Amino acid sequence: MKQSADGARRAPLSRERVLRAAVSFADGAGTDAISMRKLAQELGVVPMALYKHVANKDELLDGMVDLVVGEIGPPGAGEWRLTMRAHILAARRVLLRHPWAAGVIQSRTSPTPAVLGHLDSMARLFRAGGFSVSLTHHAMHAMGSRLLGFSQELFDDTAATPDPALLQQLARAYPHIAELAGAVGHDAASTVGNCDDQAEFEFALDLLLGGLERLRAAESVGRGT
Amino acid sequence: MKQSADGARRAPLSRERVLRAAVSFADGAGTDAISMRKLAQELGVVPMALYKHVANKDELLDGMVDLVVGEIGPPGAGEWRLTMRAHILAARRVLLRHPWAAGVIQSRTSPTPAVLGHLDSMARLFRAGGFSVSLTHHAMHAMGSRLLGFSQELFDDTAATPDPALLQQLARAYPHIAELAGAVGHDAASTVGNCDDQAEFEFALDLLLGGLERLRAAESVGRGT
DNA sequence: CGGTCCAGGTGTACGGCGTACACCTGGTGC
DNA sequence: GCACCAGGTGTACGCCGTACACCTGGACCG
Repeated sequence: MKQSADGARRAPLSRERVLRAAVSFADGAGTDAISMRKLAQELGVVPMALYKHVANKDELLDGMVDLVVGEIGPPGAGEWRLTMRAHILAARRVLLRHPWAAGVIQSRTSPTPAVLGHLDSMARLFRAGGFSVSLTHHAMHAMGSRLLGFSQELFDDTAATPDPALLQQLARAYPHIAELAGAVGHDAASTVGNCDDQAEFEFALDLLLGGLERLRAAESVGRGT
Repeated sequence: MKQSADGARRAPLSRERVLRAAVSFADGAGTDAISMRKLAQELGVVPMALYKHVANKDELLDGMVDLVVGEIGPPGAGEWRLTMRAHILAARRVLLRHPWAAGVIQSRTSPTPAVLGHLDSMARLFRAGGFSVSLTHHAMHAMGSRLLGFSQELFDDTAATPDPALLQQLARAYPHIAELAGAVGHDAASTVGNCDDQAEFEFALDLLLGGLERLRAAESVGRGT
């Protein structure tokens, strides 16, 4: 009679079910409600049961991020600037649907597959739009944080993964990211985090300041100043 | 003889001492080491003693942020773009000195005085450089996150503070911020958070995309494409 | 000088967190 | 009929923030 106690005996858990439940629970209950214990309660299960499906809380969060980022569809086609604009606005809409997601993404230290996929498709758009590899690299950095909704320090360059086979596999899965990585170090398989943060920062800064200066000048002309 | 037990009896705590200790402890021990208990231990004191000087952990973090942001000196003078550039790079240097600070700042929901002061001086630079109030407003948003190191959603517009006397005092302390606030709503004392997030996002996005397009075009010309 | 006051440090305790580890249980395959 | 094991359970540990009652030593006042 155990089964009649909670209706239909509760469908068995699975990594998929856990992650989906976590996402919609976080959607409804807010960022700070994301705890293993509360999520377990939501699923009508004892906390430790979750650990049969995710290794720990970090992996849970990674999985949630992946699910959300996956909601951003692939970009469209056409003139690069319009396509990129639409793609980024689509990403923003998704993040607005899941208010907890931006904070969680920022707290992650290593990128999940869906995030890498998103970055890869952005790099592809730049390349297809006629950007050189190097300019694409700078552009990706400049877009960081605000415009992707993603962190600017996405890759923690301290955690080296020197396994060459795995790197090759990554390079096949995310060819445009691999291309960028190769542009800095000379061997294509070298670590991804080997770019000059200070230079990238100044690049983005000057891009913005330059744009603002143009707007200011236009404004002054308009006002006859 | 109590005093000989720990050397010089330990100078009495104070809000100042607690905050300074917290900052340098976090500098050395990393973000996740910031706990009331560990900080108390560091100070040779029982955890609850800290609560005689800060109301709770949030206030501690706010105080730490204020201390760090205070390290960014006032901006210099001169052509706006160079001055702004130097000021922002100074801010970045400070944040790099305290690696935990960026994360903590991003987690805060309401701005501390030093943060407001920093924002105010940035707004002042724009205004002095010839920017209209409205363009300054957009520019501040566009600078958000990455370039200040500060969060883009700095003001939580849900927490309304409708006390007019307090607002007037704020307006006196941070005149340039008040000016921006006044530019959107028409009464200068209305809430600060009443700007169109979507519009500001697209403004910043288009600023970056426009700048990138210019660079791309220049690159193509250089290569004769 | 005796007494009161109180800022500031203490001790204990509670509820919440992530999760290690031993255990049970019901279905599957030999 | 029985071993196996994926998946759910129960208990326990050490950490966290912090409420609350308490103590203590110096300042101040009659």
